[in-house]
Amino acid sequence: MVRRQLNGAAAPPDPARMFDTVEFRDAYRISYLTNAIVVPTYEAIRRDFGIIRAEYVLLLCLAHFPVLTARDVSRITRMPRNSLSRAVHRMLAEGYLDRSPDPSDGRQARLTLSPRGRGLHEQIVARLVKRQEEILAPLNVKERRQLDRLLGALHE
Amino acid sequence: MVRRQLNGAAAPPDPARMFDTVEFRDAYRISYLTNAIVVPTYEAIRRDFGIIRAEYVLLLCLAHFPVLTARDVSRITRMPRNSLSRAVHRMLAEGYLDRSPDPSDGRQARLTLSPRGRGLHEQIVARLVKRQEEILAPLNVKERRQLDRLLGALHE
DNA sequence: AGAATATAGTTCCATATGGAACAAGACTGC
DNA sequence: GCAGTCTTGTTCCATATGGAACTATATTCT
Repeated sequence: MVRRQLNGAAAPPDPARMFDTVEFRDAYRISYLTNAIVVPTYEAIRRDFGIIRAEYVLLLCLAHFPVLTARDVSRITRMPRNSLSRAVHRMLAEGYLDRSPDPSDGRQARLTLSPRGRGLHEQIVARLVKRQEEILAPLNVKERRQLDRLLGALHE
Repeated sequence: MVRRQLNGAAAPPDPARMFDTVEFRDAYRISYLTNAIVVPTYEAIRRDFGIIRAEYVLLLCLAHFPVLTARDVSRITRMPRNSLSRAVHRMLAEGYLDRSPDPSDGRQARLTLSPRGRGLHEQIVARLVKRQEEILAPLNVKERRQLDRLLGALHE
């Protein structure tokens, strides 16, 4: 079974070669990591757990801060308010969330995870920890510390 | 001007604290970098140059490989074929692209950048190089080499 | 050669996404 | 106290996105 060249005139494009010639290699690498790893991971979560990105983001934030408003989550994650509004309603309907009006401010509502939501979060975390392990597999312990430090520095 | 606490009972959520407690910190950091940097950059390109992600991806690939088929671009970037089909048509209509049927295979078409497309690419590259410079500003030269090496290793 | 299979590109459709406008509640300064 | 302004959460809408089916061409196998 002969593998044809991908196009007649030029050499078959080796995706890796992009990294050698692109003018903003590190940004391109981060973007590539995203498309190759982060996006498919969101996709897998959607497929296996039935929640979309905004819902997952909500879950993650509430698992780390016991009580938040939708606006808080928006600020933490930079996700638009309307996407989070939808997410809150769907998570409420699924029983992953509890919501109670803030007595001191009639506009906002205090959100917390229900036990069911906490269970879902634990499942997803297990999945993501495993996925991160696969991603970082090429690095040894010292290199992982370096990467962690460098990524941390990028957040200022 | 007093800044109110973001919610009544708990401490105001410090987004950075997520990095301390999340169970998959590095994956989260990469994802966060994406949402905070890569996505807004795509957004700025869309706003300022009027092209969307698939179109930008097409432009970038063709700037680095002189002639490709749409399928090649799909393989390089892992972007679905139909998104690229749309992108090709819009870039053709805008005059950024040339397309000629492959004489040896009636199914595929050979794509190349027009001079206009090359000009657009140069503008966008200048923008992205500047943006990367801002992103990497917190790192010194040695740290940048380290980061580059580590990100490279992650691609196996 | 002809049937079965594979591939490139396209179209159709369902859904995710975010901007903008809006309503209700809260704050500001006079 | 109240007019003007700001903030939260919501709805409406336009668009980006990708899965799946489809057409036309190419390849493989007998």
